[in-house]
Amino acid sequence: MSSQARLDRVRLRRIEANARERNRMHSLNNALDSLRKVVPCYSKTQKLSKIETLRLAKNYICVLGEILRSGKKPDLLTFVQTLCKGLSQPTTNLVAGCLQLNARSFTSEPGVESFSLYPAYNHHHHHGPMSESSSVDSVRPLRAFGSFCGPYGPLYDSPSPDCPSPLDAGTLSPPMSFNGIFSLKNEEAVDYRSCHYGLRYCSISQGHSTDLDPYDIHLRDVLGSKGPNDFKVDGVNISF
DNA sequence: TAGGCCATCTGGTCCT
DNA sequence: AGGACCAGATGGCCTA
Repeated sequence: MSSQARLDRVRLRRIEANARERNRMHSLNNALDSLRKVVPCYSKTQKLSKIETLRLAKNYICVLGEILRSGKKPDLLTFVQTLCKGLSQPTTNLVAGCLQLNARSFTSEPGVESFSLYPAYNHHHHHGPMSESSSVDSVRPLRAFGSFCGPYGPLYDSPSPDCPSPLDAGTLSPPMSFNGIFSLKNEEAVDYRSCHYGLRYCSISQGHSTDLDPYDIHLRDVLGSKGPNDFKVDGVNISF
């Protein structure tokens, strides 16, 4: 084989290797997307980074493991603290936003028994639930709707035969969503109210408006739905 | 503009 | 030999 032919062959093999590597990374990214969909906070438009997805998944597994060990639900504070361990501030805010908590109340003051619950979605001033500043000024209340239990719900309750696990289902994206700049986006409709799996939060009117402003964050509850803990703060009902 | 995140390319190593 | 896997380098994009 001539040296030129050998060189061409090396180049060809390099090109093929590059293509294989691309495919490999794409499949890795697909797997990460699958993981994003089964960790508690999933947003189609505000995707968690790879590293945050892995961290959140690890924490999620820890929570589930603890539930299996102890056989009982952790309290909300413990749940969120464990879930947010080692996460960046924006991701912590996202999780807090899903749970409608003040992230500072459980990240900067360890050992504090009480924590605040308040709406974390400011329709007018911020750019979505990731924004830390969103939770301090004027806000609109949020509402959770739909019954919920997670993939581990059967630990506590019978799974609905009508509703597959999110692990088996396709996308759980909401029927419509706001992206970071609040442009409306049409996506496939999913009726969460009829589904045992999946929990979405959307803002509700505060006396002067009747329109709903759903956004694209949803939180899947992992603790079962039997006897949910209900919180009411400033007229906002939060089921956990 | 700096920093974070990501996709891609590349060469090295290990395994079949 | 060839493929899978890995980590470093690089450049693009986005956001604060």
